[in-house]
Amino acid sequence: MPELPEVETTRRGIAPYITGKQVTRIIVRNPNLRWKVSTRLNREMPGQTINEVSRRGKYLLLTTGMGSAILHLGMSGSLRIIDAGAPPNKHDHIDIVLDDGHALRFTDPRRFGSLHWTRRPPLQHKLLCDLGVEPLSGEFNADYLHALSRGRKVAIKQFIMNSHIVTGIGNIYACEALFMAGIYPKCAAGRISKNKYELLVEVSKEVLNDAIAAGGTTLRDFVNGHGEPGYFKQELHVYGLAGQPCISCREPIREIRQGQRSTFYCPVCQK
DNA sequence: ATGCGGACCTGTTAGC
DNA sequence: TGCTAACAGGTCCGCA
Repeated sequence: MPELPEVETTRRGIAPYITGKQVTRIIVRNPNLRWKVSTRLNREMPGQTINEVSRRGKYLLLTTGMGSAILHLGMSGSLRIIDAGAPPNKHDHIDIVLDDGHALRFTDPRRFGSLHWTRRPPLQHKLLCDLGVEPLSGEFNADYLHALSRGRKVAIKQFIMNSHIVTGIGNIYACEALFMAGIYPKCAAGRISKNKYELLVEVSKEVLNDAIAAGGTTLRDFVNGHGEPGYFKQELHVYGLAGQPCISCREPIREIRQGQRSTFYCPVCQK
């Protein structure tokens, strides 16, 4: 679920319900996420008011006067607004209980997600300080990608999925953007022209923005607790479509492995 | 510095 | 139908 558009959708969904609310307590049923949740969270966050809900890459930041909670949804994590005290299900690991009778509930079957607490500016945190540019910002542009990629042999797909280069482009959107730009996923990043990067940047932003717009459809249910998937799935061109005819040339879409991840592409349209 | 493979987990699906 | 293996939207870390 959590690609950047999903995280942004989550942020927009929860922000109105938790901004300006005071945290009364934190219930940690299972602290064993990707990193063990520190007991400092329990000691320091209750009593604090959440002033801002922001996002950096796929990290969500809940900022208070004393410090910030840094949340990552991993592969299978999700957040919901619930009535405080609602009975937890199997993978409901953490509740951040608010003073208005609601709670923010973190659910994550695979526990690849994480939750940190820091009293310093969150962008200085070890996990955030070396992140690459935001893909929807002006810093993500052809000059930037072109300059960073010179001399690099890494495949373009892995290059744009590297969070130290650009943060938030996951497996689905990497496949989709490369298809839309007509770039062969295994092409060395250092061999791609600035013009091609221009196109890649443009379609990357397009696909992410469209997905956020489609994710918005899920927003309402989100808070009500239905938790439906976003509707962007219907707009995918190559991801998960091995063997299906390319929408442009009818050639069957191929599936290969790159760095232990599935890559989908059209062998005719992507060179 | 770069690149690769392993690691962390559970649930679902594909294949025999 | 049932068992097993492979795979899943992420990304950090250690090693070559």
